[in-house]
Amino acid sequence: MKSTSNYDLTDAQNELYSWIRDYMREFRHSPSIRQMMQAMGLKSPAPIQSRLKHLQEKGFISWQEGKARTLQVVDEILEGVPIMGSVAAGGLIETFNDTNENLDITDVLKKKNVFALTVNGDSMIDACIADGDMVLMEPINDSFSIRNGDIVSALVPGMGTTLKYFFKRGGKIFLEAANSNYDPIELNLNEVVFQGKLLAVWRKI
Amino acid sequence: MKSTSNYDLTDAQNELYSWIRDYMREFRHSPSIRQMMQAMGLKSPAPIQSRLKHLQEKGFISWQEGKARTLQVVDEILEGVPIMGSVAAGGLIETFNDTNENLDITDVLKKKNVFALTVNGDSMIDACIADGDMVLMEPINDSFSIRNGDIVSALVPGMGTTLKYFFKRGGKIFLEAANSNYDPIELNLNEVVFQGKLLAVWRKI
DNA sequence: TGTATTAGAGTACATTTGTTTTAATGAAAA
DNA sequence: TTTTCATTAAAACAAATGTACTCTAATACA
Repeated sequence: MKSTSNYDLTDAQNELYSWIRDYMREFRHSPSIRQMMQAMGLKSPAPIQSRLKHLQEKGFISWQEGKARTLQVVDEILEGVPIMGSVAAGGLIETFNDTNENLDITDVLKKKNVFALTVNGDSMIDACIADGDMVLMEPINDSFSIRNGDIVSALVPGMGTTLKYFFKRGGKIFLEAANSNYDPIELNLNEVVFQGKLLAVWRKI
Repeated sequence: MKSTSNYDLTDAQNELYSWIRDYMREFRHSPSIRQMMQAMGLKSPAPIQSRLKHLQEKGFISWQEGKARTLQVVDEILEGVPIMGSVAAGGLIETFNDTNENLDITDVLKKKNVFALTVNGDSMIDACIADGDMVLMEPINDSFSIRNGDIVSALVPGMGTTLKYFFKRGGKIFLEAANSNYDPIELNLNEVVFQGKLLAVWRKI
């Protein structure tokens, strides 16, 4: 990841790029070419087009041809970070090299209506979901889309919302903790409302 | 989940609002009215305008009149997902409500040169870092910025890159696993190269 | 100096797009 | 049923906007 320095750009390109970023940060949408023209003190759109083309060729921006205000600053699209190989969390010897792959943690956000929950307690500790973790959930529309072994958040009468393994056996629903200190909950299908299915776990140190 | 705080909206408005959010989350710019029209299965822009007007009056969105694709979703950080309260992962009763807060998982990416590693093995299992997890790391420039108890990735001679707890006692470096099956590694400061410090853990199901 | 290259001005055009208007449709209320 | 209101379709319009083209001025280079 070179970035940071815009040394590859001419002054004019750099100035435009910088202005675009500021504009988009403020207004949350792309400026139009004529706005850029004005901001750069120009009286014709042609120079802007030229600079945009160069910025695009150098990988700084992109846009949808013919569509108004669809500029994207590539730096901000790439929410991914380089994956530098794997680390031993055991006795194995592993290398530390740029795998040339990227981890995009925002792809789960592209699903519809994803929401987050704060985990409270240790009942899922054996599934490595700890107290204080954030879990990203996908809404459940029909309970038939849940498979045995999925981790779900469910509204259980008298228990509130709880995060558990889902199992279905012989018409009964079993909600099981990942902690032997907690007993499974047995319910009928109509006694429980499923809210979401686990997509990802996020823990910020 | 009856989309919580959108009770003020009609189904059509709610559907549109939801679609706009998803679109902007994916493409990072506002859709045009005709795109919304298509997405809603309509053949005329008028209904969309009507719904947009209502959404604006109710404070959900705003835009610059006459300007193309200048829609803004008010009150919403697009990188974030709504935090819908907390779940019991224990015996506690917790509510399931829109807390009106947002989880922004991209903020750690704003640090410089963040990189990711794939976790291999179970030596950090008691810290709830499991085999296959991705860890997001911040580069370590000088080893003095590391504090006792931090989780670091370190290059240890003969062991490759490993993820461990860092401790420093009496001029010696101790790298300790979060798993009693592994013994601590004792090293001199010049025998180890620290690569990164743990920022976050990411597990996608 | 002369030529080639580049950047900018000016203009024009086609498409995209927001907006308005009117008529048709359908659902709800009287 | 009839009336009333909201929704949608359809069409048209005007503004915004991306793009292409030519011409001129500035710059770089041999």
